[in-house]
Amino acid sequence: MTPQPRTLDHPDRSEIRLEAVLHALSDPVRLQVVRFLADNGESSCSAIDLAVSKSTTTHHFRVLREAGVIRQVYRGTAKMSSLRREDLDALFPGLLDTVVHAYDAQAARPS
Amino acid sequence: MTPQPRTLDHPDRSEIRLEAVLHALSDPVRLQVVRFLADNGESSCSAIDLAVSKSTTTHHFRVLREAGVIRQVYRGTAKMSSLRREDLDALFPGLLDTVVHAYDAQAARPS
DNA sequence: AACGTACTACGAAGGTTATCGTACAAAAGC
DNA sequence: GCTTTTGTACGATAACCTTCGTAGTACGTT
Repeated sequence: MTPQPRTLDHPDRSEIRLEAVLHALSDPVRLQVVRFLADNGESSCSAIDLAVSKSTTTHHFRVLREAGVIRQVYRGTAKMSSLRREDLDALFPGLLDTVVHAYDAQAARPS
Repeated sequence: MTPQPRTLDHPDRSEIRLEAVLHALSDPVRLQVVRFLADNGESSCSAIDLAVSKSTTTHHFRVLREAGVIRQVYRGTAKMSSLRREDLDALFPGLLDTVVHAYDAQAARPS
């Protein structure tokens, strides 16, 4: 009825759990998102070319947000996502960088 | 029939996948196991006091083994588990230490 | 051989996840 | 106001995960 400002729930820094972060990072699609954001900074959901449908994309972004890995804000019709690097680095020093590096190492692996 | 030597399947180093490792680490019980093994080295399944049944314990150890996080060998009636530190460090440098450190940081967090 | 210890295999229940299609909503621009 | 762009909500499905109890196997000890 009353047009709600579109807001999104984010966990406080103190609510971010290691298990939830690791689980959020344990999916190939979500890892790809994190890898992209680590390089490109704040991006819209559609800026990343994922091999899943739009509704599935929404799902994965929500998992990342609810785990505290990314922050999302509306900007016009777009929804911009960025890594919560400060929060994650404060809570779990080195984790994000290590995982991103591990992702690259795996991608470079001779299959 | 013919008494099989009890063997356990482990992925080769080259078969270890980051997603599987992160998933294995995203469970509180399994994190507790990894934390224990990081300090205590090779241990039997029953050396760690987990708040789950024996069959559930078996399940979690299997997930860790199949992901390539631990190695398990039979030693008499006991089954000894240890971290595959060399393999993990070679594939994903720093990941294990970072996760263990993050686990400790979270445990020390003022709730 | 009998017993105890340590762990496994199986099957099941209950919950969660990943995926999708369809229909909808909010904002920007025409 | 209409259209396009961008993303959401909902419902469904199929797969998976965690958990357990029960029954069983392998090994060492007596």
